[in-house]
Amino acid sequence: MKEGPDIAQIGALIGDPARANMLTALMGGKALTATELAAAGGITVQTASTHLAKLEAGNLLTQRKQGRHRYFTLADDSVGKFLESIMGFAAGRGYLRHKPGPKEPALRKARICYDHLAGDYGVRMLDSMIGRGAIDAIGDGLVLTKSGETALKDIGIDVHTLKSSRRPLCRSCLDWSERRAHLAGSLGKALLSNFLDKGWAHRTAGSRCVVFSPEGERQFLMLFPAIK
Amino acid sequence: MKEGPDIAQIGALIGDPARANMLTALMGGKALTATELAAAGGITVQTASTHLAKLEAGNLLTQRKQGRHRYFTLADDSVGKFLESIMGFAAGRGYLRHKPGPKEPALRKARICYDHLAGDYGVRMLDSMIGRGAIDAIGDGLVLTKSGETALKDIGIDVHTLKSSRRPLCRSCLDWSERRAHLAGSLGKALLSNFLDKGWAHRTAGSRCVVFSPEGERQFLMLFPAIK
DNA sequence: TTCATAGTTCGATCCTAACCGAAGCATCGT
DNA sequence: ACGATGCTTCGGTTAGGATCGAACTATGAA
Repeated sequence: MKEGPDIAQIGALIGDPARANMLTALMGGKALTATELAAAGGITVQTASTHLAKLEAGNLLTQRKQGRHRYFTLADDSVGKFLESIMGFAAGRGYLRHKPGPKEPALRKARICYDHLAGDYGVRMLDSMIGRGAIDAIGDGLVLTKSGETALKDIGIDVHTLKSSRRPLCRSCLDWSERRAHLAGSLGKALLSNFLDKGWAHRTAGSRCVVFSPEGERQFLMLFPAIK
Repeated sequence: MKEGPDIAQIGALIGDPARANMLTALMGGKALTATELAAAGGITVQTASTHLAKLEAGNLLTQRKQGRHRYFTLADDSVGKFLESIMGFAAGRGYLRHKPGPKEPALRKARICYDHLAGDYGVRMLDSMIGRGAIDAIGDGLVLTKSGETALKDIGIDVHTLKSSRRPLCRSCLDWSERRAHLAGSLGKALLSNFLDKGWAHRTAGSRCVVFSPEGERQFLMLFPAIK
């Protein structure tokens, strides 16, 4: 009767609203302290502490001590991945934590998905790269083409070093707001870093939103024209 | 602070052991009655009834009345998909519902993953098809080749009709026991149906196990030789 | 009609776990 | 050394929800 892995424990860990909010906050990819996470969860630090201990025991989080702070991050990108898959389902079925508020449009426009760009802009970027032949979409998979590689070199991304990492270069990730794929993998991460480094965009504190500067937005839209 | 979809509600639904067991049972793809699900969850029918109502309200299940029975199935293959993604994570982190029992080996060998073949045999089948060039693995994606299409025709699968469906033909699905990919999508489903129709294998009641007959096993192993 | 089976609803019990106040460590700055 | 800050542990309270017995509804069989 009892077969296979136990999903109940994981479900229970995610099932508490405070913990779910903390996990969602950590989907931003940034390491957060226990106090910050307590705020994100809407609870006191004591309560947060016990929650964090449970999440860590469940291998969903890891912590790193730094001075008198403890920085928590998702244990692994596999955690971010299956959380996003649940979010995708949740979004499709109208599981929303609130009525769409003022932050919502900004979040749908551009946000961080663990370590890469998501939202309208994330989807546009991938579509544009596919449209101009920088990336081939084959079945579920994404493959960087030769011409794509040289184009990336021009904007300052050395694909060669990325390839040496064990992590896949291109990976598609389902976007919960757009319900279409955006670009994940080490290349997705590199592109986001590139934009942030250039000052085209910056992250907002305590949120997954990514805000583009006027100039950055201009450059981005020019670099990734819409495909009709 | 509160952004994005609410994963807590879904987590809570999965987080109860009885509900998780019922959902896992439904991953077998077969429609089950409330009484059968109560047994799968290890609870009385009254309790099961309230659980099932909650799961249905949460859009994880649908029911179909037939006479005095109510048959429950997963609402959608998207449910099966994200459940499997959680299972994949759970299996990798040692979340097991029990010490490995007598059924465990059979389950690892061949089982149903919603509607296609998983386990050792599922992984072997995909590896073998890739090895002989019937399927190309490109990045994350899988693509059926011309030669693969004709080979499938020989065993009685008409790829053309499958292609007309909206569902993707080939899709890779992470196997929680083998931790490698097996073949999902409409082709994965068609292959499993094909084996069952030919009598090579049959499902076992109340379990996700797929049991091959001696002759069926011989044929299967011959058709999908191991790749070294 | 009458009985049996499948399932739901109600009511009451009971237990887990979330929660916070207070106190205790650990680390940093001065 | 001393206070301030970040975090954990302990203890006691409370609330939510899982559970089942019993009663009720619905469908099928005889």
